[in-house]
Amino acid sequence: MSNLLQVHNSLSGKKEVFKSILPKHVGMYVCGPTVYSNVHLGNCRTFISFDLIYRYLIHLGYKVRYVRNITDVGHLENDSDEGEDRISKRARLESIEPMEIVQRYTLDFRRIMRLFNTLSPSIEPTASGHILEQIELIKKLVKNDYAYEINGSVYFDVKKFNQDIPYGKLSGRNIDELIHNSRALDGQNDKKNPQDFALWKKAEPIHIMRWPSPWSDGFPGWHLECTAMSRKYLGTKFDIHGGGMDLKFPHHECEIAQAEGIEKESPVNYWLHTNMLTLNGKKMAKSTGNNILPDEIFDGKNTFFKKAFSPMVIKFFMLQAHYRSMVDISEKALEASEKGYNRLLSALETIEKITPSSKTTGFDVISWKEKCYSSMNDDFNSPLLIGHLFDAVKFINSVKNKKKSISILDLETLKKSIHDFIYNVLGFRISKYSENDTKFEKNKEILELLLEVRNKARDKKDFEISDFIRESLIELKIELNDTGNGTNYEIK
RNA sequence: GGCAUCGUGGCCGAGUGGCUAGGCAGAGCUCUGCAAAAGCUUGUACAGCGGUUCGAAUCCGCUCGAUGCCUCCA
Repeated sequence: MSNLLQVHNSLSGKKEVFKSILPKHVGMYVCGPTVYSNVHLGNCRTFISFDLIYRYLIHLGYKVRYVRNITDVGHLENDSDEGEDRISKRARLESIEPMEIVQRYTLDFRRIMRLFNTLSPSIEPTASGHILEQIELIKKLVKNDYAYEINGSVYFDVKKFNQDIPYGKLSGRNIDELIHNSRALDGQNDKKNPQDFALWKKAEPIHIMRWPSPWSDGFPGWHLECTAMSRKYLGTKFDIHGGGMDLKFPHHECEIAQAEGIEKESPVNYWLHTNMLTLNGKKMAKSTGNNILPDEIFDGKNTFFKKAFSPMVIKFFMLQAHYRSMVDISEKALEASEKGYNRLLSALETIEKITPSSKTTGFDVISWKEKCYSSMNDDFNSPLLIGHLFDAVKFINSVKNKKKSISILDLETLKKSIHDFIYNVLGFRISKYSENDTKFEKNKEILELLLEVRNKARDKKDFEISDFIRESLIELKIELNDTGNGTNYEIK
């Protein structure tokens, strides 16, 4: 059982054995960001989580087509007719082209994702590049009588749809409750029912972004883009659809309705939802000021934490929790992660220096490796995997201290596996510095010279000099460790 | 009000019907000129109250609390 990959499917609320539609191929769609401002750290968590999933699927040998969209149109500030497109609004306020806003924040988003060492998706389509496809979908929905036009706008008829196909499967809501609990105010829009959602909106004169359509000059509704782009690149039925928990309703529910309104069949086999990252126990939101940008953490210029934390430490912190658990970020927790992360990576350097010393190994490498895979196979349980990695760290250090030994064969297996998990699966960056950097090489030689001088002083018991060198190097963030066979240094 | 998720030792965070996480912090020891690193040893926690069971932190019910969604949100 543990050898099979299991994923938690939000549709069933259960863990299910993962079986791709095509053998060894996976189609995965993840809702990307709306690029009207900088991504905050909460956004990043979702994409880091799906990067883990993407990486692990690749590691298992799947050929994955990973589609993550860029929402550059259609995302309204609210659902009433006064609702304005977020990007249009920003462009209007700054008196620049909407596509300048889009470009600025798309580039910023990609920059941040690179800092977190996430892999680029296979396709990163934009909503504005798929207007025609969206119009075609609306035509089909109108034809199937699940959509209606009023005053140049087209809405999805949830009530009508629900008569044929149940609405609310994903979020566990039923339509009567939605009607009763809807907070929509009367007379605010043209919709037949408050739970109906826009497929096409007629552009008000204030709107800059607009496209011609059979109904009006306007723009598509937010939920439609994901249906259009996932169908185009992954087909009408694909394996995985992911996104943040907060998109479950209404966004993903609407996507299901749109697809089923055309195909009469569920579009996705596995729905995966990542949980929220909270700050001070609350969800990050720009409106309340309770949010933090990645850059503000990396440079330490923020009001929440006293010190800066590197992208890899933040990533390690996130991966120490399961993707479906809520995580609250705090300075104390980040400091613990920072130390743990450094210890993990130090072991990676240590393992390179280990020499196999005997034919037997004081550690069951094979069953350790199996445990690592079982963890990841159990719905991508990265915290459990990290726990196992620390077992290996302990063992590696014992070998270094000559308390335990390792055979040649086991050393090779251990090296290979630990590299696979840390670099390929968890996606931590290889090194803080580039080994083949000539400047670094020179500095290294000078540093080694300095260590030689210090050790000469130590031999003469001139601890004043040796301590001075050590203290000075600490200020340069280079830490020395004297061991039985020489002095090691670590660049912090 | 409705829907959903969750409540684990000083902090973070896995797990799950009987065996066990892991990280950080703390304590002791080994090593060491000192320090650091590393190693070893050390913690019996699962919101509360009932119930099911030979046995529950794990299943069921209730209570309390937290968070998310129900407008836009990763």
